[in-house]
Amino acid sequence: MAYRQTDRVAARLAETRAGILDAARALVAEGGFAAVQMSEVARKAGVATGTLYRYFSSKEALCRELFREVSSREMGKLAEIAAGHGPASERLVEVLRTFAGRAVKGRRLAYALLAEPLDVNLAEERAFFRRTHADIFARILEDGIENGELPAIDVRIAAACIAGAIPTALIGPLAPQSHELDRNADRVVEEIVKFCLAGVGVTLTARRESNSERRTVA
Amino acid sequence: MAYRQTDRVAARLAETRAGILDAARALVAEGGFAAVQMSEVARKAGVATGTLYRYFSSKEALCRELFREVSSREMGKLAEIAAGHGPASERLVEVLRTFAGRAVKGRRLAYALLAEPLDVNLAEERAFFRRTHADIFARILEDGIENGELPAIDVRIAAACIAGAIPTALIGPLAPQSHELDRNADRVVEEIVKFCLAGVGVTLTARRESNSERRTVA
DNA sequence: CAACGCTATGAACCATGGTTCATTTCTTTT
DNA sequence: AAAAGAAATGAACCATGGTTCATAGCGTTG
Repeated sequence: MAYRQTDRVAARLAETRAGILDAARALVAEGGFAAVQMSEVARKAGVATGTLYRYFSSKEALCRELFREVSSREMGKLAEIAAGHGPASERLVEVLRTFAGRAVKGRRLAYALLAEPLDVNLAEERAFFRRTHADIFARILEDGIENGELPAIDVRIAAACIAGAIPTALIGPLAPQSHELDRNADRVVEEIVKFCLAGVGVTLTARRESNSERRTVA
Repeated sequence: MAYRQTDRVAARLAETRAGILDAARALVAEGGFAAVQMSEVARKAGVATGTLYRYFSSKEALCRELFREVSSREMGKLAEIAAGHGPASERLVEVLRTFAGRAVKGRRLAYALLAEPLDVNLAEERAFFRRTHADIFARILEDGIENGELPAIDVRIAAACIAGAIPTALIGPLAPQSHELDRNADRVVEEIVKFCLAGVGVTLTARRESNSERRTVA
């Protein structure tokens, strides 16, 4: 017996591993998953290319872990709100606002998670991510229908519509120009949320947030 | 002077060109644009790989032309309806039904056009395609608002929401299972359309199709 | 500090798939 | 039918980018 990993080493290894993920995350934030090349990750993390393979069995494994890490943060926020105990329609409004609001703020990341062309492996992770979103929406809708707050509709379908409408309206080719979004983020988010709420039969009554215009743009 | 293309040859060339596009289209219908490999296209078209490059300057050029050809057929249908002279809300219903209905029937193709991960070049073509969709929706909405049929909303945003909701709810990971879609296509389409209409403030009044429920369960 | 084995290295390797080009085959003209 | 292009061929070529592996460097133990 001549070697056993010591705590100090274990810590250093963990740090390297984290550093690699950090580097990859930074690349995603800059240029999406398309910008994650093993050689670049290595360079950015300050290790050799080969080293990456001591921590991750393949590029796919690295990207999957990264995707999960990043996306679970997002889902966590929404799940938390969804699990609250208020009326369903209020939780719904808040979830939608949060979803849309975070997507606008972190557009780059949101693009990578929701809209960027990915290869099939990562598309699987994304599918899981989106399904979870839809589940969150559907759950709230069910609550609302059960207790009569909302009209009865097919919650799976409505949830999918919402999960499609919000990202499409905020990122990608159908979204407003980026600088326009920066200027009007709140108004745009509010308009999208309004659409989704109306879609499930909720009409937004005036509230605190609506210092923003209620004028109906032509 | 020793050669000048004769009509017969020109016709044969045109035929070969069309054959190449056909082969590529068939591959798209089977496995999306991912299945379009130059060698496969050549095999299917019954020509040599090199021959493809006598007709198309690159794979990109071939795919773009194909994308345009296929997508313009779809857009044509919608544009036609949109240009009609009936009330905006009726045109809207019909456009949405047509869009969704065709997407369900030609799911494979719809996937390739709307949802499949594509590389950047083709993503440009798709962006154009989707923008055109959104324009069609937006146009009708504007009409409806102008003449008071519809409440005033931001038509660009609503159009983007619709253009996102429909494909998401019909194809990809959030869509119902394929066999379920086959069984319930009409009901699913109707439900999605209902969501979108409600989103822009139209409530579907009972019509021929609406033997389906309108009850609002408590 | 010697021996052993874990960790890191990065240039070489390999797979994929688009593109080229020397050669052959086919058409047209005289 | 021979000359001169045009068209077709498909194997070789090349670019990209992920993965491997022989080697060097470090840490741990006795």
